[in-house]
Amino acid sequence: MTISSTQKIREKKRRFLAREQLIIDTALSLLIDAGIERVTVAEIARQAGIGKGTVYKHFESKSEIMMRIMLDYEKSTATNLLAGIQATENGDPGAVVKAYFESRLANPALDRLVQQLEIRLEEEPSVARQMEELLAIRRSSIAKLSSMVEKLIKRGILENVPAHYHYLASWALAQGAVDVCFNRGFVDQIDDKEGLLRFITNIGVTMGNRGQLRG
Amino acid sequence: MTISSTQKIREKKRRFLAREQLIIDTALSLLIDAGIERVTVAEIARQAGIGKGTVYKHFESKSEIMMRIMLDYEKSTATNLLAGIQATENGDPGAVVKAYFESRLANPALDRLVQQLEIRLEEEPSVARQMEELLAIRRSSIAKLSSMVEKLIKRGILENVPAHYHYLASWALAQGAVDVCFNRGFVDQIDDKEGLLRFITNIGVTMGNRGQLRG
Amino acid sequence: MTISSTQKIREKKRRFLAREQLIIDTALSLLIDAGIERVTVAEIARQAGIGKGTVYKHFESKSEIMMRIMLDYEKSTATNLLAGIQATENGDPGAVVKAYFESRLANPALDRLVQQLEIRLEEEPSVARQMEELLAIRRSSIAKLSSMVEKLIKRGILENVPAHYHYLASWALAQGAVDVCFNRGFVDQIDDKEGLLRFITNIGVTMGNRGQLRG
Amino acid sequence: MTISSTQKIREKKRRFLAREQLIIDTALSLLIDAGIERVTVAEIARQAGIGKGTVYKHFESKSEIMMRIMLDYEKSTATNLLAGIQATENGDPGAVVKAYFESRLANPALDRLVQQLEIRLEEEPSVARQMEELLAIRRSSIAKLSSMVEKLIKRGILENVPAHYHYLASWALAQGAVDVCFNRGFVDQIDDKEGLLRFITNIGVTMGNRGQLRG
DNA sequence: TATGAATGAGGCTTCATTCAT
DNA sequence: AATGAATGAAGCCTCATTCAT
Repeated sequence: MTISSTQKIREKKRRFLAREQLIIDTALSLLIDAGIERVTVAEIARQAGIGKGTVYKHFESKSEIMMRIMLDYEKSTATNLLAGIQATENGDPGAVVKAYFESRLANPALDRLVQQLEIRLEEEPSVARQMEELLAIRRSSIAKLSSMVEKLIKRGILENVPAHYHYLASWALAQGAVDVCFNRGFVDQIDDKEGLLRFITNIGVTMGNRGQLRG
Repeated sequence: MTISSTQKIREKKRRFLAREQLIIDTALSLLIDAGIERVTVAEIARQAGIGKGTVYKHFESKSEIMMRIMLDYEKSTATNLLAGIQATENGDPGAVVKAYFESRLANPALDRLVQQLEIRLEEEPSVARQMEELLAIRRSSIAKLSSMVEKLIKRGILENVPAHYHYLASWALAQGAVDVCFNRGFVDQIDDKEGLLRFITNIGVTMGNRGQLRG
Repeated sequence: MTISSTQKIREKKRRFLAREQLIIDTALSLLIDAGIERVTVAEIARQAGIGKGTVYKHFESKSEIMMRIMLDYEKSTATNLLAGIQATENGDPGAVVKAYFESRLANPALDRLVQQLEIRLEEEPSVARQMEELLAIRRSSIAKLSSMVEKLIKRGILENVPAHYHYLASWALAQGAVDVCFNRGFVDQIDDKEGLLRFITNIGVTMGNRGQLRG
Repeated sequence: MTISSTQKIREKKRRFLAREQLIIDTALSLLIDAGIERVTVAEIARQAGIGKGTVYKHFESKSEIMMRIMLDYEKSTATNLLAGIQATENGDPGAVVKAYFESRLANPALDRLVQQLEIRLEEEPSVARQMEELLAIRRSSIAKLSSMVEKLIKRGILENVPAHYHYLASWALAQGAVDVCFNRGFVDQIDDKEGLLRFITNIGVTMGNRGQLRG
C-alpha cells in the first residue's frame, strides 16, 4: 500500500497545484477584464467555483495572488529575453530587441495589467519579499543585457553611450507601446494595430544604432 | 461704501479660489507621494488644514478632484504641444517632438500620476463629462498633429506611413520614458537621468525620419 | 424725526416678518413637493433667495421651521373647528364634523405633511416647548368638542358612548381620508376624488349617530 | 456521512435564516421604539449582537430591510383580508371589514410603522422592484374586494356608489384608527382603547350600508 | 480539507449649524 | 444685518481576512 499511498499524495499535490493555477488564471482574467479596483477576492472565488476560504489556503493575501501573476510574467519575459540575447550573440544584432518587443506586445492587456500591479504592490509590505525576488530576476536580465549591449557598442553597432541608455530606451518604448493599445482617444483611430506595433518595433530595433542619432 | 463692499466680495472670491487651489495642490502632492490608493479625502483635508466638509464645497467628489488634476495637466500639455507645432511650422522639423518630450518629462512624477488617474477614472460615471472634455482636447491636439505630420511626410522628412504611426510612437516613447524614471529595479542604476532622458528624447526626434528604418 | 424713526422701525419689523413668512412658505412648498427627508436648510434658503445664515436669524433650527408650520396649521384647524362648533350649537348637528372634514381635506397635501411632521418632531427636545403649545391648542379644542358631543348625546342625537369615541372616530376618518389621497396603489384608480371625499365626509357626518350602529 | 453532511448544511441554512429573522426583528423593534430617523444600521447590528457587515450579507441596503418588513406585513394583511372575503361570501356581510380592521388594529404600532415606511421608501430607487411587488399584492387584494363589494351592492346591502368608495373609506378609517392610538394629545385621554377601537370597527362595518347615509 | 458566514476597520459623503466678514 | 464658507459628527456601505463547522 505504500505505492498507492504515495500515489494518493501525489494526486493530491497535483490537484492542489491545479487549483492554485485555477485561482491565478481566474484572477488574471478578472483583473484584465474588470480592472484592479473592481476585483474582489469573493469574486475570484466565485468565478473559480471554490470557497473564499480555499483561496486563503493557497495565498496569504490578495496581494500575494497579484504578486504571483507578476512573478510569472516577469519570469516568462526574462526567458524570452534570454532567448533573444542568445540569438543576438549568434549573429543577429536586432534579435534581442525584437524578441523583447514581441514578448511584451504579444499580450498587451496582460503586460499593462502587470504594469499596474507593479505600481500597486510597490509599497505593499506583505509582498516585499516576493517583490525582491522579482527585482532579482530583473537585475539578472539587466546584467546580461548590459554585457550584451557593451559588446555591441564595442563592435560599433550601437552608439557609445552608457549601456543602460540602450535597454532603458527599449523598455520605455515597449512600455509605451502597450499603453497606446488602451488609451482612450487613441484606440478608436487605430484601425491597423498590427502595422502600428510593427512600426514601433522597428523603431525599437533601429534606435540607438550608430549613425541614427543627430541630437 | 460700494467700493469697499465690492473689494470685500472680490477678496472673498480670491480666498475661495485660493483654497480650491490649495486642495488641488495638497491632493496632488499626496497622490504623488503616497499613491492613488492610499490617499483619502480625510487625509487631503487634514494635510490642507481644512475640514472634510470644505473639500465638498469645492468638488462634488474625490473623483472630481482627481479629474481636475488631469484636466489641468492635459491643458498644459496641449498648450506646450501647440507651441511646438508652431515652432515646427516655422522651420524646425524636430521642434514638436522635442517640445512634447520636454513637456512630459519636465515633471515625470506628475505625468505618471496622470497616467494612473486616467486608468482609474476611465470608467467612473461621475466624471464622464469631464473625461469627454479631456478627450476633446486630446482629439484637437491630435488633429493638429496629424496635419503637421502629413506635411512633413510630403516634404520627405518623415517616413510615408499613416500619420498616427508617427505621433503614437512618440507618445509611446514619452509615456515609457516617464515610467523608466520610477521603475524599481531601474531607478537605482540611473545615476545620470538627465543624460538618459536626453538620449531618449533624441530617439524621439529622430525616429520615423526618412532613411532611419530598416525593418 | 421721532416719527420717521418709528416708521423706520416699523418698516423694518414689517420686512422682517415678511421675510419670516417667506421662509415658512418656501419651506412648506419644498416639504410638500420633495418630502421631508429631501429638504435641506440650504435648499430652503436658496429657493427663498436669502442666505443660509439669515434663516438662522429667524429660526433657531430646522426643526423650529417645521414646528412653526405645524403650529400655524393647528391654529387654523382649531379656528375652523370652533366655527363648526358654533354652527352646531346654532342648530345643525352635523356642522362640526362637516367643518372639520372640509378643513382637513381642503389641502390634503398640507394635512399629510403636518401628520408627518408631527411624527418627526414628536421626540425632538429642541421644540418640546412649542409642541406643548400645540398640544394645548388641541386639548382646548377637544374640551370644547367634548362638551358639545355630550350635549348631542343628551339630546339623543349621538350614541351614548364616551364623548371621545365620537370625535376620535371623526379624527381617524379624516386622517385616513387624507392618506387615501396619496397612497400609491390607490391614487391611480381614483378618477373622482371629489366624489370619494364627499362620500367619506358623509360617513363622518353620519357615523356615531343614534340608530346607525348595529355592532 | 452523507446524512450528517446534509444535516450540517441544513443546520447552517437554518441558522442563517434565523439570523436574518433576528435582524428583521431587531430592526422592527428599534424602528417602532425609536422612530425611523433614529435607527442606524450600526445600531441594528449592535442590538442584534452581530457585526455591521453581517447585516449586509443578508440585505443589500438599509432600505431593503425596511422593505422586507413592509412586504411581510402586506402579505399578512392580504392573507387576513382574503379570509375575511371568504367569510363574507359564506354569508356574513360584515366579515371582511371586521377581519380587515382586526388585522390592522391587532398591532397598531407595527401598522403605523409600515405606513411610515411606505412614505419613506416610495421614491427609493433601490427597492423599486420590491415596491412593485408590494403594490401587486395590494392590487390583487383590491380586485377581489371590488368584485365582492359589487356583489354586496347588487344584493342591496351596500350603497350603490363606485366600489372603491366603500373599500377606500374602510381603509381610511383603519388607517386613521391606527394613528389615533399614537397621537400625542389623544393617548393620554384614552383609558379604554379597546372600547374605542371596537366603536370604530363597528363604524367601519356599518358605514356605507344602505340606508345609513343622509348626506 | 473546504467552506462561506461573520467581522469591523475604514472610506465616501451629507448637512445642520456656526461665525468671520 | 445678511451672508455663505467652513466645519465635523454621523451615516451608509465595502471587502480583505478569519474561523467554526
